Amino acid sequence: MSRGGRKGTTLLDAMQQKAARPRRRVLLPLPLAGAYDYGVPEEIDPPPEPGAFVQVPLGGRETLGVVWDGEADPDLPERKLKNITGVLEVPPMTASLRRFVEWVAAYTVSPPGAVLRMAMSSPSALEPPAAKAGWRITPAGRAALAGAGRLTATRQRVLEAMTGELDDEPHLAATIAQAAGVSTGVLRGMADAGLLEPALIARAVEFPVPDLNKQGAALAEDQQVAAAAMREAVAARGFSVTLLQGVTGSGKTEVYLEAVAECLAQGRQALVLLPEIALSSQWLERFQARFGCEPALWHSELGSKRRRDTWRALAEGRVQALVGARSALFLPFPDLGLIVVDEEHETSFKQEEGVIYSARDMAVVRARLSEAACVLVSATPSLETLVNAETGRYASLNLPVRHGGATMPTVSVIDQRVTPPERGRFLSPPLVEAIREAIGRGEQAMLFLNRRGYAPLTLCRTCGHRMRCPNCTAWLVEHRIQRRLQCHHCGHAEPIPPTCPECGAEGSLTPLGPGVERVQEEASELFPDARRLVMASDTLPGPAAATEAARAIQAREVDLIIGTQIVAKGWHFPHLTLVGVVDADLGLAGGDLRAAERTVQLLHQVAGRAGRAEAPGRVLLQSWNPEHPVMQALVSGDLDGFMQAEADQRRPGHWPPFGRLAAVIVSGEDERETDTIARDLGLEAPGGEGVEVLGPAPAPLALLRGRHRRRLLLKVRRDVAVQPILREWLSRVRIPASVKVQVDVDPVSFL
DNA sequence: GAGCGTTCCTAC
DNA sequence: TAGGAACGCTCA
Repeated sequence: MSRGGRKGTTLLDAMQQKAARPRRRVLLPLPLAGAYDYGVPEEIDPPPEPGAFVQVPLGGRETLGVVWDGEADPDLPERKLKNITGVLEVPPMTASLRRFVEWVAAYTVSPPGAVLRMAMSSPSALEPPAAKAGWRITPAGRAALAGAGRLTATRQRVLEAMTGELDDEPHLAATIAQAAGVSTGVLRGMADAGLLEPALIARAVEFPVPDLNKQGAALAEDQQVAAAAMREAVAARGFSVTLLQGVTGSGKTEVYLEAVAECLAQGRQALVLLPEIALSSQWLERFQARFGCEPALWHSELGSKRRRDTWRALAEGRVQALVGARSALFLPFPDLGLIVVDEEHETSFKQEEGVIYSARDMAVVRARLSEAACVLVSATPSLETLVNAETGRYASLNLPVRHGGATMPTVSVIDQRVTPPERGRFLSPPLVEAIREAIGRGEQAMLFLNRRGYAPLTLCRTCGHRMRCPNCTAWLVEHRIQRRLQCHHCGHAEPIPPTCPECGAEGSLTPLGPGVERVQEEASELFPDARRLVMASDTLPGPAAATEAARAIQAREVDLIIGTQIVAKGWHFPHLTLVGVVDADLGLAGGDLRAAERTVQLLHQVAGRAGRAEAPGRVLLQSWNPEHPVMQALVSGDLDGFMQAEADQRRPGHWPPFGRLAAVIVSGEDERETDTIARDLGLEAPGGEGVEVLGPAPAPLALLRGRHRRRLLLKVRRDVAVQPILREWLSRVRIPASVKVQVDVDPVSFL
């Protein structure tokens, strides 16, 4: 009961009792420091429990929030306290999701409300679903159908249709009329006769239920062993992490779908995270083959209606399996039993804006808080994951061979110093010859170059001027199809000028270096009769286009595929036998900590597209540096050895995963002010045993979208937590609103 | 994140 | 001196 009131009931007591309404902490999806307290009015009875979605006033308007755990502040004066204005009819946010929100906020040094916002990504899903006016049978109607009283033939048909094919549920007049083959006027008359009555149709969209009795693909012995181990981990209904490592084409997907099947059999929900959900038509086909229906989808391009329906159905437990992008981690699974992170090494699992987090790492956390199994899947796991598997923190399963008669492709390097391409060309003679042979045999070939557009740099031959972006530290990339120069960082685009903007020389601007468009141009001259297809994000603008491209390739309507990194994504092209990497050295330049690791992962992934059926595959890497450990690793196929060497390089300097990093990025429109704040942060830099701050230094992208950027890097030993240090550090420097300071814990990109 | 009061600049 | 943009504070 209320504090103090124990003697006789005086007027004052009565007033205090009335005033002392129950209080609740409410977390709002805003970047505030913490939860706010609200009163619970009498009419909201019983008072909402933690997790309840509520409507509350905030600064003169209404906002949605979540009742949070913990005691409200008793010192907050009663008059400051506003009342909760409504409790929404949605299943409350589970305790495990609330803990996850708190955990992510603490780890990423973000306000909890900013993380909550990601868990409330479809606010309209919280509103009651719109109910439509429909009709249902009255008891009198039922009696009439059972034979009590006479019915006309049409009325009989209506009642039969409604109890039969329409499942005895309320339906729209039009639906009923169509099912019974009558006009809606008949229904009107039946309503007047008391046979039908109006009823609201709950607008719940049905999601298909995966068929667990459907037989999965026949698994080879090593696949069965791995599948059984994962089924066991899921059946244990507790937290575990398993690395599923398998060469490209070893059937990893089919194996982890068995873990999904076990999870669904347990009555729990399964989540599969894919790096590029928009490009995953082939993955969806595999799911369909295993479970007889499509899974629910979650990604940023989902329409708002579909988004709302999916969120709601998931929260109500009507969705069993969902495949999504990283944001799906924050969905309201009532009982999550399994999270699969496919292609766990992919950098696109790292969110680089707003709350900066790694979906791969947070998947492990969400699994732990949900008592769920987590499976990390890759042919080329990240060093972080490999080290966790080696030290026994993660269980480890391996699929070392390809199945279905396929063998691993042979990889060799074409030394560009020995057999360079002709002047102004980018394909060396051995590569051209290999493509000609493959196409001649009726097989498919692929050219890979991880660079969109025609040429990455445009140079004036007269004065040496280079065309650069006005808003970013970046060259403008020529896109010949659109006849434009584009910045790949900010979206700036301009027509290709006829004269040099610096010296005015006419016809002097020259494209330098290759992009896929230029490789396609060269291929069209070398192989004019080959049917070519360019696969790049700008030639395949949506999922439908990517699906169509994959179909055309599988149907052998294409001889030569020319693509950027989107061709590396898990595609299965059975007739592809030759992969040529136009510039294998690309990506090795620059001082990025993970440049070598990432190049190996990407090129191995691309190489893995070749030879996935009976015909053996062949991969040719064009390189100016064939001795580089990356090339050697790809040729020998000894990726374990390569990663071991990577580990040996990082261990002594305490670089990740043997130490922790956090980047602090200072940005602002005013360069001097940005510099000042960066310098202030540098002066206040923390120190001590095992703590080191590098910088400030201009970021590699020192200017991005018109903002100047400086970076500081906090590097600590593995046994030191970065978050308390960061909090303390940042609190010591006053940061004006015109300057933004972003914290990136465990940075992946160093740009 | 949005509304609102304060401050500072500019045009008349 | 009015009007307006920029800023920054607060919200329970």
